Amino acid sequence: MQLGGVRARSRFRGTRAPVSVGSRSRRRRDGQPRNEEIDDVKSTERIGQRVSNLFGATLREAPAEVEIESHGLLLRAGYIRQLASGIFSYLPLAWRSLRKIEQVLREEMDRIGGQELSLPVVHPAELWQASGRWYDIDATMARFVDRRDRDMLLAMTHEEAVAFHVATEVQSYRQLPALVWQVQTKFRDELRSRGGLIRVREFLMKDSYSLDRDAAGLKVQYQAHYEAYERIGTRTGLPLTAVQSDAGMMGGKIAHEFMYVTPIGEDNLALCDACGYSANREVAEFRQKPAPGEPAELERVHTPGAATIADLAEQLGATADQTAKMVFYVGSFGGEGGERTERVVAAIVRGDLEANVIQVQNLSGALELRSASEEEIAATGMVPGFASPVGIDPDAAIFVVDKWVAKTPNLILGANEVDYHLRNVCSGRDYEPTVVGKVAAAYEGAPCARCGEPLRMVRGVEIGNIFQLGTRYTESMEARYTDEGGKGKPIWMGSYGIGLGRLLACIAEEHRDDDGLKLPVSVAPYHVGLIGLGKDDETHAIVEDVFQTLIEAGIEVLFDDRREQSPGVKLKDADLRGLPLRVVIGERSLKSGGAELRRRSDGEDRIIALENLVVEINGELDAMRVALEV
RNA sequence: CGGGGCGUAGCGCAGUCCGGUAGCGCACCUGCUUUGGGAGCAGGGGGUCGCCGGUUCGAAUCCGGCCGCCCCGACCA
Repeated sequence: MQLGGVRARSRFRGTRAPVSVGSRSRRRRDGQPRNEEIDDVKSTERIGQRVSNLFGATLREAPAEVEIESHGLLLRAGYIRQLASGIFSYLPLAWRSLRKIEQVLREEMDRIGGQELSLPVVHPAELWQASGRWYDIDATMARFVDRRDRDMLLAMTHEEAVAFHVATEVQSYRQLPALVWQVQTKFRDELRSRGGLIRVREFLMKDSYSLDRDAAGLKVQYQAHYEAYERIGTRTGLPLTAVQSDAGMMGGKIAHEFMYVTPIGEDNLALCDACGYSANREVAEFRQKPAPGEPAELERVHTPGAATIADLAEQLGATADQTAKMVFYVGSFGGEGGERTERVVAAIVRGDLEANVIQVQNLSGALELRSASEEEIAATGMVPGFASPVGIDPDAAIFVVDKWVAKTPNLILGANEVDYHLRNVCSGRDYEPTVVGKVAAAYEGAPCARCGEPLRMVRGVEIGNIFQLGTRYTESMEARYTDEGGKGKPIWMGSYGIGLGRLLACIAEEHRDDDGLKLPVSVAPYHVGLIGLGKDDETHAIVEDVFQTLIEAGIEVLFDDRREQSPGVKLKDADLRGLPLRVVIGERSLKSGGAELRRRSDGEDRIIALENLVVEINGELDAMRVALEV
């Protein structure tokens, strides 16, 4: 075979100092170049791909529906494609990146003693009926019936499956603590997907499950995960902020979310720069001093057309924080066997604050909460826009009253009569709350619960979360162990998740510029984008040889070997794909003394003699890796 | 599910109001020229105009129904 490599190499040797490390001709019988990665038994040591053969084209323009920069870039660079709403395919570039992310996760799970396993995506309904979630979770769970008429589901997460196996595999305290984990597909039929990989219905998740004898053991593994997640953020080049969070459908008490702070995020976060307090707005606490005062006599006042709290306060010469407002929901409550009942849930908060839906849901005990319609409100006897619990049947709704409202006398509330309000409403005297709690949501500038300094509200994307579940799932699956005294006890469980696609999307969001992606070395699908320029065969023969040399040296190379494309196209494509290093070899660079080596992150070109390329590239890669070390 | 928008070639779009042989740019294929920041010329391939039904001599275009996708909201480990 006289093609490509062999000729290239001899040509090359004749002109310049040797760089080759025993490169060989890599051609199929038909003379076409083939994928170097599969050319050799030691495939993992030789990773090279030709752009001419890369599955996944670049696009000059992003699809019209794209709203988020990183989403557009991942599409344009040929990393991902959409198959249906919220359902994406990972093309080879994204898949390589995800495998690199997975490797970081694997190393961090190994470090804290994890054992990797793989659990099914399809589960029998009984598993989830035992935990109760078959009934508690609504349409978000994808269900189907198999040919034997058995109820099945697509797993949204794997607590049940883990607890199921733990019940038979773990018998003794001698087997604890333990940690099992996997990377597995989850399916959640969310009402609405959004923003490319930011919120999807099918996704890859690293989920780990800690198993312990008691709460103290659980805390240890929880803390280990907390630290592992911080390292994962550092190693993948994504700044993460840990915030306290709601346990949601997972159950359990203590939970944190690891957030990437960005305006495109869908979660609201409260951060205190003074003391470091950080929490999801759903659970963020803040100081709210009840205004003291002697209860005064209830008074009905005319407030024509007072549509907003601001209007109302102005009409009555009051301030907004002397008012209260009602927010109406309809809660879905579970009963035995899974039937649901609906009740109106009426939240009462200070007039100028917002109700926190999650807290209302938790305080009311509802499984789900939705906004109430005007008709549903009217059915309770209250008048939308002028509502209050005063004079209303206490059983007409569940009255979830904010602590501040319950403690502050003489508030202004509706009179349940159009254009009329009541002054001097006092909780406990004029109406009876069903439940009192922290209903008001944190806001920009609210005094931090811990130190009193103003909170800052930002938005974030949830990359990962950690939960101290306790014994909820192990008890429902009867996963118990025998302690030293021969007593049977429930196993304590924690669960810990990280969304891989979401992580990749956020890394792309964080590391990009107008020209494309700028992926960290730990995540990029290849280390180097090699580009050959120029029209003469000699130059291209040299570039071919450099390609072989680099991959022989263990460097992962994406080689733009297209000769029919203009320089501009190849350079633009390379910028778009965002590999950490770019090597350009053309007649011009050869005249200057070799190859041009450039970091995608800063765009500085350096001329490197060909014989020094491997060393220089490895030096750059090492420096990049050091920067991502923990 | 409520509100809004969009479905015409792989991507970006025009044509739809006012019915009359389906177009443009990029991408793709062939040939020649071209190789340092999205090349030029010439030729070519590719579209049941989202689907179903209706009106009409004739429908991308008008009417009805449905489906899909995006955005906002609700919702969500």
